[in-house]
Amino acid sequence: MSEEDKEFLKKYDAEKFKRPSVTVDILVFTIKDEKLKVLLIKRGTPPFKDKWAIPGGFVGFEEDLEEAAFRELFEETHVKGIKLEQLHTFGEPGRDPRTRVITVAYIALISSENIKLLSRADAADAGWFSIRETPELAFDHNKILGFGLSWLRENLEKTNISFQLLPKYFTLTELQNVYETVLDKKLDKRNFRKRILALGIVEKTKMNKTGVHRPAKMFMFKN
Amino acid sequence: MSEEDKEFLKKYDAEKFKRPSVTVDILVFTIKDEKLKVLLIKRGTPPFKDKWAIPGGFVGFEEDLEEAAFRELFEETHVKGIKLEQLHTFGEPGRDPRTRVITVAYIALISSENIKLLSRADAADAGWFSIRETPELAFDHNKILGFGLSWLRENLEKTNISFQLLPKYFTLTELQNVYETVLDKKLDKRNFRKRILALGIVEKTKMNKTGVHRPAKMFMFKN
DNA sequence: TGAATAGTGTCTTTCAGACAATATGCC
DNA sequence: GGCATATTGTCTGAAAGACACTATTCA
Repeated sequence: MSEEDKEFLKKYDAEKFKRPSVTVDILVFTIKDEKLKVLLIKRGTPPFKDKWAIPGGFVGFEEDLEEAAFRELFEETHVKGIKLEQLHTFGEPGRDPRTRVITVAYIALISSENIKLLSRADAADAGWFSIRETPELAFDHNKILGFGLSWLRENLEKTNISFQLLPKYFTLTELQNVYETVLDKKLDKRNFRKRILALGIVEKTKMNKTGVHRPAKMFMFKN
Repeated sequence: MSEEDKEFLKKYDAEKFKRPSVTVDILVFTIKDEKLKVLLIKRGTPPFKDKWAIPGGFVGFEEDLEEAAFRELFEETHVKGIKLEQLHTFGEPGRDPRTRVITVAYIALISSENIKLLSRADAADAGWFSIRETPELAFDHNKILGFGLSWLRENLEKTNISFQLLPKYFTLTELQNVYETVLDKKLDKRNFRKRILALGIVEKTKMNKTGVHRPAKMFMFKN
């Protein structure tokens, strides 16, 4: 950095202009009862008090965007160490009645088994909603949800996110159920297995899934 | 909106928290001299004075993100009415030495024929750079440029953006040249035409491109 | 042995890619 | 007629999709 730059920065006043606020919102999807569900929280404070909303919150002044998303996600679900994907940034003036708020939306998929939902200060309640039965949401969150759903369906096969919906070891039938649930259509068992195995993204383990009937071989995601 | 919400909003103080600044940056690509080029401006003010950068600027408090991107694009190139795609939002603390700046990056493709480059107050100079010969850029703009290039190559065939690099009427050879330039590889003429026509995104016009030799049929983008 | 789920192979269709000869207009 | 560019079809290999039967375990 030049001397001139240093001199300039000393005098720089970041407060000179009126600035928007920045938030992150996180679309958290899971599969429960063979349905694709999204995590929503009931707002405990105005604006939109008592309306359901996508979890999220303000980005700290020194906090990275993704870091903020991880923090919010952890505060809501106590889930850590999963992959987040940045979806889109929504910044239409008027989308938040308080002030100008620009929100960076993220998407997360988590297996439902190890989630403990937590309430938090400004969320009187939280819950999973089937994506066909979501209520009217606060702000422009219906739009964000629709955006996220499209993204999810388009990118399910292109990325590795589907594995986040499953435990470490899983059967191919379980993986197929994830695909069928997210895509909301039936897939042919033989073609599905052929394709997944051809992709080379899973490897067979020595474990079996013991159940009432013929045990299934368990696979794990090849890292 | 509830009475309680209205009451709340009256008392809401948006200045309570220290907030990041928000900018838009626009990657403007064109094809000139059969090369893919990106528009860069030379910074006229600190920080990074005299360094090359992607055009962009602060988002107005009441200004939509895309609107801000259009405004900046117009100020730099006097180009209007084209399609912008939101690319990604970069918000790492420290990416701007002045203060915390979160930038929403957009991508635009324009045909080089009707561009008048304009200088502006904080850009001492502006110019087109072959993407193989870009200088070291200000801020994290090299990263943004790389991100945009990957996006462009991945999405050239999935979106309609390629048509923005061409005039309204064009020959299939011209379209193929765009593809070859962006993807940086040769394509087979017969396969290319077969694929484009199968997509059904162009329609034949009655015009011919008259040149020195056999005239080519002109096409237009099917809206 | 019956119920329930796991696991497997072939044929057909479709799409991408390699490949070269003819057509047209201008000089 | 020569030159430069436009235009067109076939073959091959790979991948996706339709389709049905056998295998294994447990009750």
